Amino acid sequence: MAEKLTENLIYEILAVVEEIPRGKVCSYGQLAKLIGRDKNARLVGKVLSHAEQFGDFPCHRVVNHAGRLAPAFLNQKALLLEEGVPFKNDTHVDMKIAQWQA
DNA sequence: TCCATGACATCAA
DNA sequence: ATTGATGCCATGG
Repeated sequence: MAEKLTENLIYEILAVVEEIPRGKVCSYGQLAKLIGRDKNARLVGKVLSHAEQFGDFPCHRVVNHAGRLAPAFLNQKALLLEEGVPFKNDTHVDMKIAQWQA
C-alpha cells in the first residue's frame, strides 16, 4: 500500500522522472513545474524519496536547484558520474550543462 | 481543524 | 559560499 501521496501526483512525477535522459539531471522545481505544480517542489522530493519503493526510477537524476545532491543518497554521485553527468565538485552537479531541458 | 515536517525555491544580508 | 527568513503545498498526527 504505497499510494499515500495522491497516487495521481506520484504517477505524474514518476512519468517525468522516467523521461530524464541519461547523463542529464533535473531540479525539483523544474519537475514540479512540468507536472503543473511549480510550487510543490517539496512534494516532488517527498514522492521521490518513496519512488524507490514504488519501482525503479532514476531518482538519482533529480537534484535541487543548486545542483546539490540529495541528503541521504550516497550512491547518487557515483551513479550520475557513471551516466556522464559533469560534476563541479564532490557535492554539486554542473547544472549549466547537465540540467535536462524538457 | 490545527500544528509540525519536508530529497525545495528564492531573496536578503 | 553560508545563513536566515519566507512562501508554497501535501501528508500525518
